[in-house]
Amino acid sequence: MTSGHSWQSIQTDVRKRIVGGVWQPGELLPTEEELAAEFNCARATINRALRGLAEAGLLDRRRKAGTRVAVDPTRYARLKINIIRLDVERRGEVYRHALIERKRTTPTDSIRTRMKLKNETELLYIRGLHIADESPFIYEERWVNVTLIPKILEADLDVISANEWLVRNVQFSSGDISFSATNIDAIEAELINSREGSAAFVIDRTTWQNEQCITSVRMVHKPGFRMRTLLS
Amino acid sequence: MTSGHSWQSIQTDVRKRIVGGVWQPGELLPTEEELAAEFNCARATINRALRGLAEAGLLDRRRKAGTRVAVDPTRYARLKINIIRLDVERRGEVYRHALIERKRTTPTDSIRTRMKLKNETELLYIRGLHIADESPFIYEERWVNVTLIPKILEADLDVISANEWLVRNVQFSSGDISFSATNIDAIEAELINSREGSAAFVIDRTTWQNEQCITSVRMVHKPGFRMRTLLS
DNA sequence: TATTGCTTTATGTATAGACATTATATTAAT
DNA sequence: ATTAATATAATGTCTATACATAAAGCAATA
Repeated sequence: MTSGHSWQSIQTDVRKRIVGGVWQPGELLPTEEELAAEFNCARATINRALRGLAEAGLLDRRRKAGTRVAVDPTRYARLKINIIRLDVERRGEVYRHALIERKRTTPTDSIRTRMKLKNETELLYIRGLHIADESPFIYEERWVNVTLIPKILEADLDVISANEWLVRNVQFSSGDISFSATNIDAIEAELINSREGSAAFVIDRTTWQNEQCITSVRMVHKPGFRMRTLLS
Repeated sequence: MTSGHSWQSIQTDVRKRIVGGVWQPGELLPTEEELAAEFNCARATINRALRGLAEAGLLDRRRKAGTRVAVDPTRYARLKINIIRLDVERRGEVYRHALIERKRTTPTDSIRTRMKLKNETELLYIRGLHIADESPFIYEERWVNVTLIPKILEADLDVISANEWLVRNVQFSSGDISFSATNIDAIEAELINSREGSAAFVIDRTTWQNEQCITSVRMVHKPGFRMRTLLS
């Protein structure tokens, strides 16, 4: 029997009490058992509701110590990282990918370090453009570990972008991503149709399969690009 | 009785099967009941394990249709947004905040639009610097809705940054955040001790309490700044 | 051919009860 | 007074069971 209280409605209710100041930052909440009595539901339902709020950073929960409103409410921004083509098409634009260069070579020291490669492994080096409505908006430089992913050598990267080929064909176990800003150089400027020195948004991403690096990519966005998301 | 299988170990196991290609993208997984039999646990435990993977974007789950490995494995980057002082102090540096300007004034049209203000509401306008080890690294421009948050007029923003005061004193219900890159102007350059035209990482953030805007802030980071996180 | 409605099935949620885990609080021993 | 052992209390997890819900598939209908 539901007794009219789902864990979601309880979560919303508790959230309102926090936002509304009924429970102040640092304040101890009633125990799960007490809340279960108040909302007339099982303790597990309360647990489900509070767990989400703790994951979102609104609550601090500790065994024995209880649940309290977070004093430094850490918020999280959740950025959706998906295939670039899908982002473009969702905006109603036509996506196209252009391969600029594709060669097998040994990487620079900084790349070798970042990818944690021991020996002088040969990698696949790819430079390409992501184009929306015939206007290039991302310049991409990528290194792919062909020892680990030999199949990519057979892929026609003129047709499908390396980005998409990898996402579809290789599952990764972990990755790290970083965001920064850079003044674009003359070559990049010409490729993405901008002025040299303009500030560009850059995403650096390295993905791993267990302990082995699959790929490392640097994506230089056309000046004016903005990445948005909702907070918590 | 645990029978040696926690939901976490099951989740890890399933994740390995996905990453390892045992279950291919698009492939249908066994039902929860079947997995419960395989792992010798209750269905609820399987549900708990798979739910997390679905939230992470690795699985698609639909009632009646079942659970399948995501075809377009959308990954999420989770960025932790907390008080700037804490970030600095965690790096072992000394944090300081400096107030540059503080006045009550009516905002520009673009700010009024962004904050969804109807009339000619007077706001609090604050300009400040975040300083680590005596080196300024963020320039901040902020608009605060004093009609909604009158208490901030009593705060000594020389001592505590508006950032921290707001986080501590005002709970918000929602917010949006965006990241971009900009060429800094001469004024900003001097404040954060950089060269005019350098590419800076910018965070724009607007927070809301229900339908009313609390504050809107633009944070210009010193060139070289990089925001990192792990993927999924 | 389309539409409507029924049945089935897999996931979603709720419950009560048990035990696990981990800090805190208390007590005993040194 | 400090330290070590023990009790206690709150959240964390697991189980078994039941019912809710959404969507797929099928059948009956117009």
